[in-house]
Amino acid sequence: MPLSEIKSKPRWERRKDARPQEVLAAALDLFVERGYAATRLDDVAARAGVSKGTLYLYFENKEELFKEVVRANLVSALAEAEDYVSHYTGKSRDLLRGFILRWWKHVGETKLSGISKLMLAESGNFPDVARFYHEEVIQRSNALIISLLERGIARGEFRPIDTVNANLVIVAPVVMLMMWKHSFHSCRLEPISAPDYLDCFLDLLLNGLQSTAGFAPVPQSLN
Amino acid sequence: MPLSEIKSKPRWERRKDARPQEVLAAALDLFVERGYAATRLDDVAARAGVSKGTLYLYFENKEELFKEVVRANLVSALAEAEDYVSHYTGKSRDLLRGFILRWWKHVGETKLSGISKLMLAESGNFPDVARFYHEEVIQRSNALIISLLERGIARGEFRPIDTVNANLVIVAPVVMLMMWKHSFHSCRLEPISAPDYLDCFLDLLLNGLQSTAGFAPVPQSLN
DNA sequence: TATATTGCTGACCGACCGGTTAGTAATTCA
DNA sequence: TGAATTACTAACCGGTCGGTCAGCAATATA
Repeated sequence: MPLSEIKSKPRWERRKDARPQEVLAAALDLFVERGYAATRLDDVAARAGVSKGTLYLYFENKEELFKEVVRANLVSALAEAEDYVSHYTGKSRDLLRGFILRWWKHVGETKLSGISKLMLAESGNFPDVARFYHEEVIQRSNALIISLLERGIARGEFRPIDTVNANLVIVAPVVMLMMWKHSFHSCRLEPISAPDYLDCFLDLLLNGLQSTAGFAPVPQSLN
Repeated sequence: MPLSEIKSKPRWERRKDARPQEVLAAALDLFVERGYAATRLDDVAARAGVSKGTLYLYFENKEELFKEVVRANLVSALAEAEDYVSHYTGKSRDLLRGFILRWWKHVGETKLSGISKLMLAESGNFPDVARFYHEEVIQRSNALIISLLERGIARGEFRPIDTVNANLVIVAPVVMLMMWKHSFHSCRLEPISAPDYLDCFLDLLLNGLQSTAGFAPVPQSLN
């Protein structure tokens, strides 16, 4: 036994309860930093302060580890958002603005935005993970936003529009902002200002949605 | 010499002139299908009908091959778009609509959308490629759209807005549509209808941009 | 302190992939 | 036709990474 161990810390400790959380935290960091395929389990283990073998005591394989990261973070955040919308009582335009700003605050400006980016980026190469994410996150959030738009239309606050496509159009600038946050960071001289960007977006959007414009509607055909 | 070769085709031919184009075409296909990192040069070679070694006779390495794919496709398309905008003489709203529909037709609904998706997805892991793409494609297209918006504002056709952020907000739904085309294709039951989506987007956007709304402007602050 | 239990390690495996190169065969030219 | 040229092939190399497992050392138990 080396001298250094006699009175100092042992080379490792048994910490069965703490390991999974620490591994999940390390995995979240690295998945966000590098993406799914490019994240090496050796690195996850090192960041969590364990050896690679230990990962396999707590998680079946890379894919299951990733799913747990999603469940522990995004799925729970989505549940809160559903709660927020269903209990809102004010004007629909304020609900929409509040929803988007909350979304940015809770996901966009945290590490979680990296998971959204990752899935959009790599879902094609990992169909099983894609299916899981699509069912657990995307479909639920789409349904939530569509219901929000329908509320606005039903109350006469929004113009009657194609809610399914409007959902996608509305989501796009927020998702893109999350993507940009994780792309070209080595090139962009001045990073995008999220508040200014969202300000500009909400201005255009709410102006475009309002049902009370005292102006002939813009022709909607593609020609 | 095997009997089969005596009077039939030789096992391979020398086709120095045709190879680069064929390799570029195969590389475009596979980069779009699988992304940059996940594309194997063995597969590119096989699809081009050559062996891997041949790739290295015409291209320095994987990165240079990719850059050539971008130059031969996206950069040339961008030059045409610049030409279209600078020679347009009609109303700005028609120019903006025409620009976006053209963009979708020439890039969005072709394989090229896959390259845009790829760069957004993987730029973080390949900073050299990212820098190249940012300079050759992104900066140029941003400048083009900003000039288009400034034209509309200068002529009193668009509300005066923050053109730098508006550029990003406007680009986002189109880029997202390109991304979706290449993500979750194994999950989505009914694929997004690009015409309907763009219809909905242009309706919201042009309604939001118009300078002639006979209605008090929506407050633009975040509070 | 002796023994049993088990959380954890780290060396290892096999498949994969970008890039290299010795050698071969298609073509050209004398 | 034979020699010279070169486009091309295919085997190979070194490094990487997800996943495995025999064994060890930290703790529990008595």
